Amino acid sequence: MVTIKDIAKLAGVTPSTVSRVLNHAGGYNDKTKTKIEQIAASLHYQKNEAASNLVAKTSNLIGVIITDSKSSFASPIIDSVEDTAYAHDIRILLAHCGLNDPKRLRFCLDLMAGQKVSGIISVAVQFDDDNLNYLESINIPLISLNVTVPHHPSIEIDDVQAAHDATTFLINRHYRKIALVAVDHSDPQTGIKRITGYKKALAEAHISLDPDLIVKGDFSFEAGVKAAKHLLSGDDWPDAIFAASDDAAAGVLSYAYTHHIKVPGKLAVLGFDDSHVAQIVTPALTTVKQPFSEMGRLAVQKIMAHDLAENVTVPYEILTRDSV
Amino acid sequence: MVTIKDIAKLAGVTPSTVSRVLNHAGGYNDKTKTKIEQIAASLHYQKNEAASNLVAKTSNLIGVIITDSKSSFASPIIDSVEDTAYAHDIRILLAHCGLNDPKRLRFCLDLMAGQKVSGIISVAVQFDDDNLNYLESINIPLISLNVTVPHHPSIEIDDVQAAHDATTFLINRHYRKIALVAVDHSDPQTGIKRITGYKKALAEAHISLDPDLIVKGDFSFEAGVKAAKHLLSGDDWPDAIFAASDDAAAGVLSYAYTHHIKVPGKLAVLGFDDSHVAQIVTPALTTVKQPFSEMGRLAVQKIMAHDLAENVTVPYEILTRDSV
DNA sequence: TAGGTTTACTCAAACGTTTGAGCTAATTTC
DNA sequence: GAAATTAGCTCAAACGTTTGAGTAAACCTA
Repeated sequence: MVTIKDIAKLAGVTPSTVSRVLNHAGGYNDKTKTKIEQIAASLHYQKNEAASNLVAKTSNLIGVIITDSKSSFASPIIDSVEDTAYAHDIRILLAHCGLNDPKRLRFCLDLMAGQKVSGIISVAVQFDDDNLNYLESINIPLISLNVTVPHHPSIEIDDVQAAHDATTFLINRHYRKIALVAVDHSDPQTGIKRITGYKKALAEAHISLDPDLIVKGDFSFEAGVKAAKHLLSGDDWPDAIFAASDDAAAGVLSYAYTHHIKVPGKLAVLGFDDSHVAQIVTPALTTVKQPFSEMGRLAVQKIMAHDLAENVTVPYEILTRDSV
Repeated sequence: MVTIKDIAKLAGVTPSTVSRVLNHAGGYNDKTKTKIEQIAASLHYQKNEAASNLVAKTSNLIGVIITDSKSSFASPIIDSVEDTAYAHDIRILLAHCGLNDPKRLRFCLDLMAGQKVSGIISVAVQFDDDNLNYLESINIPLISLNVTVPHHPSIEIDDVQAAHDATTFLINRHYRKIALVAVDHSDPQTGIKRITGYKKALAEAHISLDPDLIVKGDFSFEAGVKAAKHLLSGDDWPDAIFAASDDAAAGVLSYAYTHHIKVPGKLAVLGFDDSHVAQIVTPALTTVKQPFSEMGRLAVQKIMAHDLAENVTVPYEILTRDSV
C-alpha cells in the first residue's frame, strides 16, 4: 500500500509537502508539484480516506436510508442522488431500515453516526420517538423525502393539494362516482393527506361522499387488485378509480383486464407517482407525477450547502396518458 | 464527540481496556466490563470508524457498482445484498458507473480503493481493458453478477441454456414462428449467448432459422415496442415473441394491446428476468426467472468468506403466468 | 513456600493524513 | 544595504482506535 511517505521519499520532500500538493493547498513551487504528481500517478497512489477522515472529522459520505427498493420510487431517487453526489465528489452509504422496524432504523443511524456521514437523506422513512431522539443526539443533519420528520426539513409534494387536484381532474372529465383506493388510513402522512384532498375536491363539486368508495390498502399491486375486486364485484360500479400508487393502479388495471372491463372506456384509472411501471403498463397510466429526480438532487444540494432551515414543497403534475 | 478516552477516564482505566471490552476481546473482569458498557451507553458513545479502519486497514464496507437503477433487476439485487450485509454487520457503499462510461467506472474504482472496501460486487458492469488492469492493480476482490469479468469470479445463470430452454418451452407448446426480440448483438455476453441458445433450440427442433425474426434492441420497453411494431406490421406474423427482458416484453404487450392483438390468444409473449414488472403487467408475463435475491446473497457471502476461486452458475426457472 | 501460571490490567507505538508553527534562503522595499 | 516580506519548504503534533509487549498482583501447584 503506497502512502504519501513513499511519495515524499522519492520526491525528496516531506509528507507535508506531498499532502499540500495533492490537496492543492498552495505553498510549493511548480517543479515540485509536477514531480510529486508524476510520482503519485506512477505509483497508483490512492489516498487513505480513513486517515483523511480521521483528521477531518467528517467523511464526504452521504447516508441514504430507504425502507427497501421494492417501493417503486426508491430507484429514481437513488439514481439522482447518486448522480448529484458524483458530480460533487461525494459518496453514498446506503442502508435499508425496513418497514416499521425501529431496531433496524436504529442500526442504520448508528452506522451513519459511526461513519461520520455529513448528512442523511431518508426516503419515506417514518421515525418513531426513540429514533427521533437518538437522531437529535448524534447531531447529523437529516433531510427527509416524501414524508415529514419532526424538527427536520423535508422535501415533498403537497399531498393534500395533489389528491385534490387529481380528484378535480377526474370530476372535470365528468366522472362522478370516483373511488380512492389502496390508501393507508393509519399512515398519518401520505394516507390521511390524500384522503383529505380527495374529500375536499368532492365537497367542492357538491358530490356527496360515499365512504364505501374509499378502500384501504398499502400502495401495493395486490392492494390494487383487491380493491378493484371489492369495488367491481357488485353492479354499482364507480366510473373512475384513483389509486394511491402506480403499483396499485396497475393492480386495478390487471383486475379490469381479466374481467373484460375496458379502461378507459368503462372505467378510468388514475395513478400516483409516475414510477417506472406507469409507462409500461397497458393502457399507460395517467398519473400524478412526483419529481423524484429533482427531489434527490435538491436533497444532496441542500445537505452540501448546509441549507436545512425549512421544508421544501416541490411541484407535482398530472401526467396524461391513456388510462383516463 | 465522545471517545474511548472519555470512557476510560470515567471508568478509571486506560483506553486499551475500553477498546478490548467494546470489541469483546477478552482480558478484563466482568465488573469493569459492565461498568464500561454502562458508561459507553450513557454517553451515547459511537465508535469512530475512520480511526478503527485506519489501524485495521480495511473497512467492513462492501462496494456495489451498478450501471444505474433503471435496469429493473438492480433493485432486487441491491435489496438482497443489503439484507445479507446487514446480517453480517457490513455496510454498503453504492456507486453508479453509467453505461459504457470508462471514466466514471474508473472513478468508482478509485472511490472503492480509497475507502478500502473489503470487496466489490459489480452488477452487469462491463469492464474495458484499462479498468480491468486498474482493478488488478488496486488488488480488491471483485465478484461480478450477470456478466463475466475476466480473471474474476462471477455469479450468473447459464444464458445459452436458459435461452435454449425458453425457446424449447415455446416449441413444445406448438409455437413455430418464434421471434427473439430486443437482444443486443454487440453485447458479447448476454446478447450473443441468448441468440446462441435460441438458435440451438430451433436447430434441435428442425425449425429453420429466419434471421428477420431476430430483432436487435437494448432490453428496454421502447425496444420491445419497436420490435413488435416491426414484426407485427406486415401480415406474416410470428406466433410467439421471446423478449430479452421483461421490460421489452412489456413493450410488446403494449403494442399488442393498442393494436388489438390478443395475448396469448393470437401471440405468445415470453419475458426474461422475472423483475417487478413481470407480475404487474397484463397479462402477467410468463418469464425466465433469474434468482436475483439468491445471487446478491451469494455474492456477499463469497466476499466475506474470501471464497472467490470460481464462477458460480445459478439456476434459472421458467415461471408460467398468463402471457404464453 | 518457592515456583509457575493466570488474570487484569497499563504502556506506547502504530495506522496515514492534515495543519499550525517554525525555519531558511531568496526577494522585495525604502 | 539593512530591514521586512515572501516563497518553499520542514517539524511535530494531532485525529481515535487497536494491539503486542510489559507488569503487578492474585491464584495455583506440589
